[in-house]
Amino acid sequence: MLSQTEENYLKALLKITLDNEHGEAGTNELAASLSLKPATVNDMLKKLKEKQFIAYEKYGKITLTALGKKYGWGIVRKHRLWETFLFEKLDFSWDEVHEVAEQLEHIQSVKLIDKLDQFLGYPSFDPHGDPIPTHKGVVKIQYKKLLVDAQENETYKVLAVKDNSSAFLQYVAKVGIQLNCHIKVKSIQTFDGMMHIEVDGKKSTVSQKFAQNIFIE
Amino acid sequence: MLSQTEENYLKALLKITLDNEHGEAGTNELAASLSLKPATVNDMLKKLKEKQFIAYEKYGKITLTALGKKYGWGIVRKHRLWETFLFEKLDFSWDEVHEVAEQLEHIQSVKLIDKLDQFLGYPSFDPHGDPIPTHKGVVKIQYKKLLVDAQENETYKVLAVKDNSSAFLQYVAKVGIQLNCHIKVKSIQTFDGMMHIEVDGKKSTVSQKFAQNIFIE
DNA sequence: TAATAAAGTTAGGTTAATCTAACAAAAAAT
DNA sequence: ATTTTTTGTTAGATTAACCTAACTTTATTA
Repeated sequence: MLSQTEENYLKALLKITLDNEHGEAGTNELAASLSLKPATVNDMLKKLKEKQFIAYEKYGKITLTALGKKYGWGIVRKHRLWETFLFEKLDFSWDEVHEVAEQLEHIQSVKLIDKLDQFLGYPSFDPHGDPIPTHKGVVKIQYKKLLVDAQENETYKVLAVKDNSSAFLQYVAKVGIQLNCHIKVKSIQTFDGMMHIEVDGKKSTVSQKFAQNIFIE
Repeated sequence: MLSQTEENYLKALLKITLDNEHGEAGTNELAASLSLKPATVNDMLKKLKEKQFIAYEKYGKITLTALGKKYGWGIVRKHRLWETFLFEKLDFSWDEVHEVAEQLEHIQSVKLIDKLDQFLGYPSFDPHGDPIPTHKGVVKIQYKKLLVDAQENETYKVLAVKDNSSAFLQYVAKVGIQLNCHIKVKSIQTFDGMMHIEVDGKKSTVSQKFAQNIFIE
C-alpha cells in the first residue's frame, strides 16, 4: 500500500506529465509543484523507481510507468468523486471543495469509492468540469480550446476551468461564470489581451491570464 | 493541529477513562489498546501533557483534561457521523463501517462535519446504537443493562452493542439481532450462563461473553 | 515484610519524510 | 568553445513515531 506522501507524488507527476508535451517531468518542476526541496524529491524518486511507479535515470527525465499511471488516475478518480459529493450533496461551493478533497482522496477503501460513485449516480464530470475516471481506469477527455483563443463577437459555452485554486475560482464566480454558462466576447484588446465579456447580461473585463484558464467550446 | 497519531491516543484515552471507574488510564493499558509498546506510549504521554491534553505525573495514572476530552469527543463525533453515513447512504453493513470510519474520522474540516451532520438529518445514534455528540459537545447517554442481566421468559429491546469488532457484529447479524429488535430470553443455563434466545421467531444459543456485549432495555 | 510480579521509564536505535549546504552534470548564453 | 546558469545529486542533520533492552518504581503475594 502507498503512503499518503507517495500518493501525492504520483498525483503531481500525473498532472505534470499530462501538461508537458512528451509526458515527462523534472526533479525541480516536481519539487516546486509539491512545495518541497529538490533534494527531498530526489530521495523519493529513487523509492518510486524501486517500486516501479516511474522510469527514470540519473540526471534524466521522469516518466510514469503503466503502474504509476494506474495509481495516479485512481487518486484523481477519488479526488473528483469526493469533490462532486461535497458540491452536490453537502452544498460546498466551487472553491471550497478542493482542499477537503485533498484529504479525502487518501482514504483507502475500494468499496467506499465504488459505493460513493453509485450514490452520486456515476457522474462523468466533477464540479470544475474535469472528467471522472471510471473504476475501470482512465478517461481522457481533452479540452483544447481556451477563452484566450476566442474571437470577438462570438458566444461560447464554459466546459471546465484549468486552475482550481480558490483565489481563481472565487474570481470566476464573481464574474458570474458557472459550468455550462455562456460567455459573449464583446471585444479583445490586442495590446495586452484584456477581454470584455458578458455573462448573463453582466459585463466584465478579464485579463489574458484569466482567459487562459477557462475551457470553452 | 493534532496529528492522526495524537488523535488516536486521545480517542483511546477517552474510551479507557470512560470504561474505568475513576476516569483514569495506565500506560500499559493504553499501549495495549493501541497495539503499541509501553515505551512508545510513554514518549507520547509527555507530549500530550506538554500540550495540556492530559494530566499525569511520573508513575501515576493518566486523566484527560477538559481540553483533552473536548478533542476526544470531537473525534468520536466524527467517527459516529461517518459510520452513520456509510450505513445509511452507502449501504455498508453493520460490521464494515468501523474500519473505514477509523480513517474518515481524521479528516480536518469543521464545515465538512457540520454539513454531513445536516445531510444525515442530525442523527442521535450511530449504526451500533452509540450516541452521536452534537457540535456543541458531549452527549452521554449511559446504557446500563446488558443481555447478560436479563431474566428468563422476558422480552427485551436491543439498544446498542458494546463490542464493535467485525467478528462480533457478523455473529450478531447471524443470530438475527438488529438495532431496536426484540429478544425473547427462553432459558438461561446457570452453570455457564449460556442463553437460549429467540429473535423474530429464530432460535439461537449464545454464550455469556456474547450476552455481555448487547445493551438492552 | 521481604520477595516477586506488574507497571512504568529511560536510553539508544530505526525508518520515513523532510531540510540545508555543497557538489556535479547538462543546458544555455556569450 | 568557454563560461555561466539551471538542473539534479549527495552527504549529513532533524523530527515524529515507532522499536528493544535494561532499568526503576509500585503493587501483590507468600
